[in-house]
Amino acid sequence: MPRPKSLTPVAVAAAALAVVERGGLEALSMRAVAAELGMGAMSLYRYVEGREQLEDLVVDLVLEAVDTDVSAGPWEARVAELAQRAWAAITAHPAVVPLLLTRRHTTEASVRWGEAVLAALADGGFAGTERAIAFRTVLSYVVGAVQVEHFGPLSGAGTEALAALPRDRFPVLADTAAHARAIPPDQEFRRGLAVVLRGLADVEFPGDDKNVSQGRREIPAGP
Amino acid sequence: MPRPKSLTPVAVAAAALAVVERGGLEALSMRAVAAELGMGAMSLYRYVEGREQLEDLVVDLVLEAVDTDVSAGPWEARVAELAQRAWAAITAHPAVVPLLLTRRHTTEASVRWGEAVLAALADGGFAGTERAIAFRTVLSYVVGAVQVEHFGPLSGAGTEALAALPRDRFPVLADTAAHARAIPPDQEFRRGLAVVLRGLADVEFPGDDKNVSQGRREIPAGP
DNA sequence: GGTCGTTGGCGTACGTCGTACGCCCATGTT
DNA sequence: AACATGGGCGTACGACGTACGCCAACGACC
Repeated sequence: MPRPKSLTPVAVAAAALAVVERGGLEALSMRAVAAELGMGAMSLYRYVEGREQLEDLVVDLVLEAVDTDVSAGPWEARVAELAQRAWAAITAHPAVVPLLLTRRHTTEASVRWGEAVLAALADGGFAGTERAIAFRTVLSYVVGAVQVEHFGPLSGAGTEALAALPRDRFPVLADTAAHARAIPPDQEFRRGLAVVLRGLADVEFPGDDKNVSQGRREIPAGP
Repeated sequence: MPRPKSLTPVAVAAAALAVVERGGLEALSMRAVAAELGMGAMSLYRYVEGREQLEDLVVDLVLEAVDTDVSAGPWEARVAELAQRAWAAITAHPAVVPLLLTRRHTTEASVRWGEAVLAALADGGFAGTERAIAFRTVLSYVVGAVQVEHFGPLSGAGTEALAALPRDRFPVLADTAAHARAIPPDQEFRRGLAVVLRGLADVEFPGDDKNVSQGRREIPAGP
């Protein structure tokens, strides 16, 4: 078998990530990544099926960075740690956020993360449907927080625009936007996460106290 | 002033929305929308600055549908109602979800929604930084929930794939995926929302009981 | 009713993108 | 030394967004 592969998928992903971080997500193109690797556009197809797989590789590379080993400690702390690690890994590459959000489910790293979070929730007494709901709630918060932080409206340029809104039509919002500017992103994420975790922790155990030691929770049907 | 405009922005938006709902988001192009309106590609530029504004129009049209009048009732119920209305309006047009997520902040309808949510939170005793955090938490959950529902992994085709995962490597996840399939999306959203609201409601009031009537909450720094 | 300025509609054209196709050459094995 | 395999690339096609400029239809005014 002549000629071993001269380029690993990770190398391709790294090149693509470099292109994105230099020129933004709109700069990501087959031609640009090929140029980054010192090749012609069509040569890249030897290593990648097409544009979609190229994007998947970038997502993989970013998500692979989050460590999912958190065996010790109470379940709330473990979920919090996992959530914060995911948040940190993602916000380390802000330009890739839109990609991460749409292609997150295809990568193995995010599956591992999900398993780790679910294991922590299981230790916390969540089972069956309740566990599924709890997991989705945490996942939704993390995904949404990354998204909201990246696209405004209460941070960065969006906040400035909102602070300039007509105060008579949007009094509460104008006031809140002013306060929101002072909150560092990581602190904002942590405090919101604390709210979600408190909501999970305060979910009542059904029946009498004996069930508490049994450890099965129930989440009400909601409003 | 001769010749009134023969096409309103809403009509353009409706045509674009029709294109998207027929052929998916990737079918949205200047040429396609122009054809939908019975015009040549370049004629569309008489009504729209460019592709970006076309997308904004679609987002406007979808978000304009959510009613933000909820003056009565306790604050939790009002926030829940607003969240559910937003969720319903968005999930009514699943194909537009990616657009909604990235361009949400530019539309006036979402600003109105934010003001309504913030007003409810203010009634609940949230002020200053705490209110900003509370709002972002709710917003993050709503945005994330829409996103997670639309892109899997625990629903639709994603769930099937996850249920087929190696049970030895992902035991909790495989079990949870099986349970998750049975949950209708709207119920899942409501129950997760209930968790978030419970987390907000259980935030402690600082100091002694007198402050409760004063109505100022504090959210802890988090994990 | 004729004139004029504004606007609507469109044809053409350019640069970009993803990628199908097919050629040539470098390479490790026989 | 010869060969089959696979890497690299040039060309080309269709779709995209859109700059530019032309012509026709229209409403307001004389």
